Amino acid sequence: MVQTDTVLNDVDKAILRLMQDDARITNVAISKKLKMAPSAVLERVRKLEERGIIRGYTANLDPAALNKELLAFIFIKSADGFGCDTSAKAFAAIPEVQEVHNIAGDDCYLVKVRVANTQALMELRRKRFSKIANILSMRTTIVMETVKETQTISIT
Amino acid sequence: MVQTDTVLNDVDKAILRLMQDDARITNVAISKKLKMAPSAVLERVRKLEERGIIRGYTANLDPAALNKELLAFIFIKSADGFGCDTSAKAFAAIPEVQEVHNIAGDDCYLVKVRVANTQALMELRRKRFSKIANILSMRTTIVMETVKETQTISIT
DNA sequence: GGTGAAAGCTCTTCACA
DNA sequence: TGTGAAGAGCTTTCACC
Repeated sequence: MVQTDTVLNDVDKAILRLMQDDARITNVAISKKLKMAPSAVLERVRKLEERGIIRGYTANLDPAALNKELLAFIFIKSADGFGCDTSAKAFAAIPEVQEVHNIAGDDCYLVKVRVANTQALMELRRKRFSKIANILSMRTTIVMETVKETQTISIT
Repeated sequence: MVQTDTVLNDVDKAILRLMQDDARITNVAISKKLKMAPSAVLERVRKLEERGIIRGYTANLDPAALNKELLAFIFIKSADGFGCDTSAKAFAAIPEVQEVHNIAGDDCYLVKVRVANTQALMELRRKRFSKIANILSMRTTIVMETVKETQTISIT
């Protein structure tokens, strides 16, 4: 259940900032920073989770250590109609696919993939993408260096 | 200190999978799943952190709840020379910028930004990007719908 | 919504294997 | 590297405000 039409107050925002920065921060640490009781913080965190504002918690891993050093963006034109996500869902189901966006303009989809190397990228294209129906064309852009990569939202 | 030239064994990989999936999982829960003592798990997690394989832990927040509903990719051509990250670092310093990649091909940089709306995007372009030196051209692509958005690495 | 006390777990250290 | 025991510290509940 996601309620996004709800206003967050400053305490909620402070909690979100702290947890976005370090998801393993303890309740007690938050409560000390915010000068509240740990039980009050726990209550707010639970509500933020229930409301879908906190979607989950994840560890940020080094791609190189996991042999996933190649990042690429693939622009895909598809014959999917408006509001039809058939091929998008097929892309999303591939573990190496980190993002799938429906974009404005000529290309229909922008897909971000992370794999071991160029060979793995070619195999992914041949074995997975080429089998997805409705694809009209694909254009791949390889990332040479990543300067910043975060999902952090600036909380204002 | 980042040592990426080190081999991870199956226990390390299992820990990384669990923590990537839920960064707030307790040591005890990991130790039960892996049938180890909590102290042994703690030791491994610490080493994964020290080695830079675990870079940190973050909460995954709903952009809509934080009034950051517009996602855009900006392709930027810059006059930066090879190995010169001057403008890339300037992009990375902007809080609304989530990613900065140096890409192969015509465009030099691919920048991912998350803002409130089109007006905020225009302001960001006018007030922040336009003041960064070396920029030759900018092309903005707006995301209409995000089908998948994760940083999860498939651990094999 | 928030507080504070209490019980139950979890974390963390350390001696030992 | 891993285990198990022990103390410290954290989480969670609950009565009360």
